[in-house]
Amino acid sequence: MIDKLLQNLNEEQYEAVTFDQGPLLLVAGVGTGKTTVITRRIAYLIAEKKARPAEILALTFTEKAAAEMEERVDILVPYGYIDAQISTFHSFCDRLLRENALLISLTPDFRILTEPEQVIFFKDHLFDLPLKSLRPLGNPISNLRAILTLFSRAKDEDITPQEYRAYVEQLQKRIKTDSNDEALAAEFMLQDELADVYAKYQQLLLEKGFVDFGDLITLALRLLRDHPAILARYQRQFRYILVDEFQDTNYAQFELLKLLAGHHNLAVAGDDDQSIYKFRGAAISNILHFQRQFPDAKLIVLKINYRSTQEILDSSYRLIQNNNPDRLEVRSGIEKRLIAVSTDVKSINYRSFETLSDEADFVAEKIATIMKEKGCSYRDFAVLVRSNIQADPFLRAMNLRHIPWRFSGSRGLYDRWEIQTAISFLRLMADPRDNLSLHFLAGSPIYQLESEALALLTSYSRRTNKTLLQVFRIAAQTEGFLSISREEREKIKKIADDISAMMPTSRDETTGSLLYEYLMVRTEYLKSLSCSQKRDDLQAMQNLAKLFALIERFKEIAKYDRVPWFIDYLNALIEAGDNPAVGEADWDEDAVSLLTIHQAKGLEFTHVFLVGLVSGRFPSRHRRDPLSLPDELIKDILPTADFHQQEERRLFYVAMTRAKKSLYLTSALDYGGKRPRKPSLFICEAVDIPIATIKTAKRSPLATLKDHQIRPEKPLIDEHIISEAKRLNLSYRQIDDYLTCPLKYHYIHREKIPIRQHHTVIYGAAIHRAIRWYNINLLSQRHIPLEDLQKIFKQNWRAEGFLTREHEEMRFQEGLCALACFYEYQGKNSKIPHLVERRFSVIEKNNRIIGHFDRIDQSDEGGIIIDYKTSEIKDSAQADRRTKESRQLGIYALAYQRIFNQLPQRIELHFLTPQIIIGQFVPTEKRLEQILIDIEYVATGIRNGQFDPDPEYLACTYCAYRGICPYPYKDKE
DNA sequence: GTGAATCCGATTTTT
DNA sequence: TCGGATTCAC
Repeated sequence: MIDKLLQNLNEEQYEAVTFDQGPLLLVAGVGTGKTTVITRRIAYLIAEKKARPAEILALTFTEKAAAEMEERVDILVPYGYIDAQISTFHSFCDRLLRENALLISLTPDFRILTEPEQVIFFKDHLFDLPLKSLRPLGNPISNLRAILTLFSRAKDEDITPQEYRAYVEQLQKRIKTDSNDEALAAEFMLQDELADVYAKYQQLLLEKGFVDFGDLITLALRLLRDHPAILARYQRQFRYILVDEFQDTNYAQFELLKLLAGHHNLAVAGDDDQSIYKFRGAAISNILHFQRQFPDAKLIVLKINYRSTQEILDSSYRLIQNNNPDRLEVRSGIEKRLIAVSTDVKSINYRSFETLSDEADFVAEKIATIMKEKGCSYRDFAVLVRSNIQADPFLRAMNLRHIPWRFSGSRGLYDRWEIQTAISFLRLMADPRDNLSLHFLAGSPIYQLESEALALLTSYSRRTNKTLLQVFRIAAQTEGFLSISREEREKIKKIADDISAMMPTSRDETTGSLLYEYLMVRTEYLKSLSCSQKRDDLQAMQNLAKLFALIERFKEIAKYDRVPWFIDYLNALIEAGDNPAVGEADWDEDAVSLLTIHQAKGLEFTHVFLVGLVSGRFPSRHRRDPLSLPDELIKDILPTADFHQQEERRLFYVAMTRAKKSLYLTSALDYGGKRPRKPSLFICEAVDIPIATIKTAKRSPLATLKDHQIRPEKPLIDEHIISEAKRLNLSYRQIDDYLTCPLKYHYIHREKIPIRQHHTVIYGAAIHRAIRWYNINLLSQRHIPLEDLQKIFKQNWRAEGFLTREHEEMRFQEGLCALACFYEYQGKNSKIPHLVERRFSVIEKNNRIIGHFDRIDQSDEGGIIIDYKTSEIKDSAQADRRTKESRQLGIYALAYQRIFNQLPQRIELHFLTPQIIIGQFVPTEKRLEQILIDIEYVATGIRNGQFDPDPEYLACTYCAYRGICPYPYKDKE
């Protein structure tokens, strides 16, 4: 049996498998059979009776890798079972903690919070945490994710709240010696706040019996450090420890390994050139400095590659050497140039294209050709992208040629229409007044109510102040109601009946059974999906299955599983930014894989296409975390050179080495942006092409054309429509909403679907009223006391939409304070306004632009248009910028120009935050021209009934109609 | 050659 | 919204 274990091993592999005692660093390049070595080593240790299975601990990162390793060991070791511990770091620590929870005053039934649950937890305790500047009352949750990411990174680095606090005290000392350093002072304020919040957050977690993923590691560390007897016990138990993908370990994980492996029987396997998880804490220094930690470590290098051609190996090697000297080869003085077993030649091609669609066409075309010539299967192909968003054009090109593909990258489960349909139904069950959801449900594929009938009902509901559901019920019973056709009325009746029939069930049944009853029995929707052969329908089925799984998870933690509470839970998840991946149609089907490089790690394909290789995309632009750990706290040894570029280069290395036989590198000049793109630096590094021969781009004809195109093609105005809709009234709001997204405009201004008021709107309105009243009095030179001003504010206050009672109270106080600041400022600058709260209306090419000025002051050089804002602002530079870019003030300036026949002297935004920060801008003719173009674009679009979705960047994320928008969530590329 | 204005384009993911 | 890269103005 031992012979079998040692069969077909090369010299180095043999050495690693049979290596006896002490620390071992197995440097295993790509495709050198690393996992084979680890699994055979485990089997060998058992077979040779060097260790009992229970004495072996093997650690990996993902459940998938652990399961695979376990399976391979199972096959090698002919016992019915083995009790070697093969698991992920986290599940190992989980077990450690549950066995010894009480020792570190942790409840043994602690629950692990997933990321969205962490966000929910943080939000629930938002006002219990000592947050100050990081919790602006206008948007208290704005920094939440950044803070949690920071804490998670802190745990990667094994930084306790106490250590964080100690660091802040260091900072404070430094301030005392150098009291003029403003940046340092600001840094101290921020870090001081973070240290407090960190400590309190950990305390709250502990109190409630929660831990997060990072805690699993750090708490396990604490357990072992504080309890030598426990540590000794585990050291005795795990006589052999093996770690896979060692380059992905973080600082804390290595600390854990060092403790456990007190006896030095620690074998780690990895490849520094494949370290691509820096952003989640991986410390490449662990592998680079392993020998520093274990000077007597045996070093074995696997160099024989069983995957790729020599050309691919040589090219990727050329590339990766640009990371020197931050590489193991240099640091440890070893040689790890890979040697191919394959004798194939000519395997790398680089192609550059004019446009992205040419590039995508080429890839699809090439796949088709190779398929024909070589007779392989689709699953032999992979298209690798740097980021998920780049996948789209390639998927479309493959669709055109009927090439099957699978792409697992897509998030956005909640934005799928089948999920929205199901959720709309549940929301309606939880609240029959939820017009938005009924509106969506009626238009969904289940009922397919025509949009005209739906619009009529919606408008009737608004006019009569009845809920949409009430109106549906009336319409169902009244023949000829609103002249709706008989056919549509049947649909309406069906909807009303279904809802009425499901209501009692929703009281008595759990969320899962209610939804099942509705989708399966009542509407037979699930049935129709499962009978369908269409790919989309099958996927819809999978997605719904995912929703049911989510409902299951809720059932586990909820005290009482009924729809309204599930809706609360779901809302919290969505608000926390949770949006799981959509389901896969079928994993077994023969299809081309489209993957991000991160997802492709560890996989191999005969033919690989590495696409989108232009600077800015790959290497991607470096972006810092919004809150990052202070360098002084980072225990990982920071490298010397441009770290981001090194990491991207390793990523490129990983990508190249996925290919067995052929590798295509492609790029294009035109990716839809205005400027042509330069080919990636990595292409030159990998392939021996002199830079000069790569076309460094004159502008492509398309790009040049696009420069002259200010907006997407202007639709021609239909004569008939223009005569009918003679004059268009446009307010600033309408213009802004249309530009944000035409469909949003449609929802707000045409369908007038009401939405719940946001707390910032309530706050802003109350402040505005108070200030308006003040200004009106000022205009007639009446001075009023501050108390009266604040009284107006109070009268206009409504307790709606605030996160908690506490939030509302703090915000209310902030409002009073803001008004006091305003009052004081006015006292000092006792200018009498020229006019206050004046409505205007100007005609511009058959469009009537309407609005009102908050206030205009008169100076010697002209008018000053003033508008008041309550949004957050950093400093006056940002305020100036906002003023300059303000579409609203631009429109006001235009109106001013038309009314007074001259430009205003300047425009001002007064931000009450609550101190007063004033942004100023002097409007120019050029700015007015831009505004006119915008107005014209909006007017034309509205006249032509053009309401297809076209969201501005990030518009969907904040859109109140996101839950009902039938178009998949997508921000403008 | 340098500072200011303007213009683009917008990650990766596991436990 | 935000920051960097490019272009513009001098």
